[in-house]
Amino acid sequence: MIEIKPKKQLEILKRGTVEIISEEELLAKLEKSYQNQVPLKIKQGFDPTAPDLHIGHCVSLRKLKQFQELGHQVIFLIGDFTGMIGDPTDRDSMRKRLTREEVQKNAETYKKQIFKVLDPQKTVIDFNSRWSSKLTPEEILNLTSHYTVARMIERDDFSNRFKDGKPISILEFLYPLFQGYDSVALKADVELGGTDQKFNLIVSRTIQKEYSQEPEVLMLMPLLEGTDGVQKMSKSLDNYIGITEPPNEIYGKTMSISDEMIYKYFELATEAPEARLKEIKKILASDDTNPMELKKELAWLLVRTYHSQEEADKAQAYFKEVFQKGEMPENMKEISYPKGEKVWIIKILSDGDLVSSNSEARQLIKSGAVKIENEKILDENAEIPINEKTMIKVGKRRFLTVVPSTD
RNA sequence: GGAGAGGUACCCAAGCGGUCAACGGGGGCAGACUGUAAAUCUGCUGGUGAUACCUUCGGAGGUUCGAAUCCUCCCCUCUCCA
Repeated sequence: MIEIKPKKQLEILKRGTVEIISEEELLAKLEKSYQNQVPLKIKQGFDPTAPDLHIGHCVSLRKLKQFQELGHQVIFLIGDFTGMIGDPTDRDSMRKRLTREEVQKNAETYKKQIFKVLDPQKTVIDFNSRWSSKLTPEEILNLTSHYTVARMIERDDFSNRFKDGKPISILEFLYPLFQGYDSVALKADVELGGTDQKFNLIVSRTIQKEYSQEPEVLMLMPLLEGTDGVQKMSKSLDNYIGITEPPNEIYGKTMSISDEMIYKYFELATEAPEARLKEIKKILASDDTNPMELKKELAWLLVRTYHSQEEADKAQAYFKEVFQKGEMPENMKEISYPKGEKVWIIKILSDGDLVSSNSEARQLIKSGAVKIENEKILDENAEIPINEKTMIKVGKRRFLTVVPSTD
């Protein structure tokens, strides 16, 4: 049931988008759907290899959610076929082919995660291999005939790589084409994507036209920079805040973002109402308040969204205690050795998984990063007597408790 | 098909017979300063219970007391010509 007037829908949907191609077309589609009471088909494609969703993904997921609330149909498309090609938008040009089981497994992981945001009742999960892998060579030839090389290399990353003398495989040209074909196969009305997907998405429209379909409307969503504040949030850059991460991680990672990012995170990653956003902008512009206070609010909100209010309170308390007061956390990883023994410090660190190699442990000790019961250890040959519960800290955030075992 | 250039650590990029576990930059980690912010300064950034040893410079062989560096074959990339 689509109850809200098209114009009002448009107003809601517009919010937070960077660009809509085109707004008139979207309004027309909304009007048609309202008149006939036929929901629009909203599509967004996702990489089959990265089932770790982060709050950057959620920017567009929340837009999808809005569509659902307005009564439209959302298709969460897992690009298991296009994944074999590899999106040229990403650095790594080629991907390994996933097995059916792996794809299935990743899809299950996706399901668990996306329903933290989306409504399971109103979400269709589909795989593009369902139609793409059934295309005959003739059909593929046909598909490739609808786009030219000149238009393909208009694309920034292609033209840059071309200029720099870097390789571009023909295969990569196929990515946008097959992604476009997804829209044909699904008869999509609207497609969502990050601004980095603009080129791919525009190709979809062209392809749909070539297949005599009304082109889909594109909604480009802003990209959220990662915790480094520079590059877009992504798992491979390890600058992401995953929505399934433990509360303390979400809270802590949020606290490490730079001041410049605070507003954007509020805007894109939280449900903060317009009025609050305005206030935040004001506060950040003045010198009265320490921006850290706002970051705490942000971190708390994020934990509440992906966990619960209770967890958010706990994470906040933990943060205050451990990082602001410098106390040891309550529940830390434990490792035990027989009572009375002496254990080499480096062995403890590596047994406790605090370091990835003994060499790393040595370096950390040399640089003064290792503390036992708040005493700096500088001797890399130190033997630690195991007598009582002992706290070990490496850097700011790595903790370990050594406990004597009695047996 | 022909001619040339090139493949070095997470990325970029020096090195072109020993002093090279490999200059420099970026990134990352750690220390100081802080607000687990930014900026700045400093150290580290293959592995090993370690003044030594082991594995690394596209791959496989070879020359040499000794190779990232020289030779042979192979693989890959780029540019120009056809």
